[in-house]
Amino acid sequence: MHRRSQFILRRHLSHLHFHSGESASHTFPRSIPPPCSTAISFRVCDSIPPMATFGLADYDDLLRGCTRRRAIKEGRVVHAHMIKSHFVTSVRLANRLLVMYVKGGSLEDARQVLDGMSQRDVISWTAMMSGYSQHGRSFEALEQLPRMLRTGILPNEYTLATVLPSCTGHSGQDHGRQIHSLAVKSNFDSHMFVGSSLLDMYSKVGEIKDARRVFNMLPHRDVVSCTAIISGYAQSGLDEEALEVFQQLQREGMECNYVTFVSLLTAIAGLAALDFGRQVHGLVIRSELLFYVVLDNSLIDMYSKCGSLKHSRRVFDNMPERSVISWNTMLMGYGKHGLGREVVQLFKSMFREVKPNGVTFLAVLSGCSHGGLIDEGLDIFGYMVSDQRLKPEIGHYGCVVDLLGRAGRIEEALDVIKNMPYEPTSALWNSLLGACRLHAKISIGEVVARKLLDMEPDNASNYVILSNIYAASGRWQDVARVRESMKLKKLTKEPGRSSIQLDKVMHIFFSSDRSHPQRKEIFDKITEVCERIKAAGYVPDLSCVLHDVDDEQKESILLGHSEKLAIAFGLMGNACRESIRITKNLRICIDCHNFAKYVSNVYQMEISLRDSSRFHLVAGGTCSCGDYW
DNA sequence: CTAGGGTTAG
Repeated sequence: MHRRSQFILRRHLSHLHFHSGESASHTFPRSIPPPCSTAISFRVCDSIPPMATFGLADYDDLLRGCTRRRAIKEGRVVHAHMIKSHFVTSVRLANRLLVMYVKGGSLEDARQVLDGMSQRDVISWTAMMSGYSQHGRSFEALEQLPRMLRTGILPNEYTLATVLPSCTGHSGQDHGRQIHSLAVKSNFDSHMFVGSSLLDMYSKVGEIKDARRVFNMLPHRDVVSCTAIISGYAQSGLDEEALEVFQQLQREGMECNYVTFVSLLTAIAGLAALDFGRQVHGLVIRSELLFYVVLDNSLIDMYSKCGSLKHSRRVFDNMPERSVISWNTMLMGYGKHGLGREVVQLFKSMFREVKPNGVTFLAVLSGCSHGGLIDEGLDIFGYMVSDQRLKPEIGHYGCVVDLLGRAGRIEEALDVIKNMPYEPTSALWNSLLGACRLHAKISIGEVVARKLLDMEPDNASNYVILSNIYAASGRWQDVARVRESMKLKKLTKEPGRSSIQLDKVMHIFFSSDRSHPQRKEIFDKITEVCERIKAAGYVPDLSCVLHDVDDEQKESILLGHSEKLAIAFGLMGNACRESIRITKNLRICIDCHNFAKYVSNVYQMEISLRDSSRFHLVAGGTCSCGDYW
């Protein structure tokens, strides 16, 4: 009897078809069949013989199938049938329903099931938390925990691993620590899943040391916890540490999967460690993993951030399948290298494969701006708004301001800022300021710089800029005033840091660094370089120094900039290099940019310099950025 | 029936 009834219900369900216009399909992984259309109502149940009796096992079986296939519409039919036949469910079956709705993506239905339950167990609560958490509703996910505790139910390892990812944002750390103590009390803190969630929680709230402590305390380590600590370091910007942990774990015979490689590649991209990146790529190939779009995307990004667009493109071209992120990553790579034509060309060809999104336009617009394609960029912005019907975000307006500013159309840029539906950010004012500097718009520049100073009174570089503007118009009293107020605030800039990889070794220099073992030779080299390029016309731009010291000291401060140390180091030795690659954590200063251009000419050396905003490919006395960055 | 790590942009 049961078998038969089950068959009948199944047969009915198999008649439900999916309407091709249904939009819900994209929220489901491709391997799972799409859900039934909303056009199907519960009337289907009417055609099930009303006398058909289903047992607990039948419903259980049906619901399990619906959950696995994420077939929420079918699940609703089963649910309605249960109600119609006044079936009294057990907690276990109600949990099945709950999970079916959670996995199917309908929190409202899940909530209703939960509210209708006369008895709940730890699984019911945990399933609900999981639902909120997967929908990014962290607050509600967390809220369930004390409510559950008040009913006398204790969390298990599943519960803790489920709520921990919801400890984000401002109070995330407090909540996370409370849950940590709860985990200690209930002896779940050394559980593998709870441990890696705790580890991840600490790294995401910026407490990487605590994350490491949790990692060290784990009785066993597996791929996930190892990946979590590597990813934690990478996301905290501690790229060297990420690499170090990977190498150590590798020696201990750690198992790797594609997520491990993705996290590792993020760190390598941050360091611009091309040699190491190639080794890891080799490792990936040798490990004969299946194809993962995410992994190839990371490889594309790694190569482009390491300055090798050729390799990025090779990975991109060989992918059997690409996502919008693959395209965006490639576009971003071309953009950061100043290759505007390639950006536009690639953008035009992406439509046959994927639909562009907001990030795509960010990449294309900034690519046009860096590549000097002003009209193309403005056209594409118009296309984005009118044809693609995408609502521009503040970043898109920032790109437009950049485009107009670069073209010297400062007033139009100001109009855009005035009319956009967002409050301008400091980044936006900064880009306008760059334009004012380039086109010598002193009076607007002053207004903008003051605004910036109001918004970020603790950012040292804003004082530098304002003082430079005053200096350019000979207003020395104002210059003195700005310097005075800066001195009073005792502001410090983030130390400049440049690295250069030579013969597979990464050399790191801080500004005015005297710690390198070859500091004497480096200093001598800089002095020599300086003399030679001065003879070719180089004049140090002393306005880049803010300290109130005499000109001689200013020049010596300028010569201590980390990128100059790295360039000098790259010119040392007998090796006949034709090119060097340098990476800097901040934006390159005007004087160092100029210095690099002279060096490239006098020493016939190509310098590829990645700063915090883009690549500068300096050769033959000119730079690919066209002096706008 | 409930659980952990991941890619572009800022």
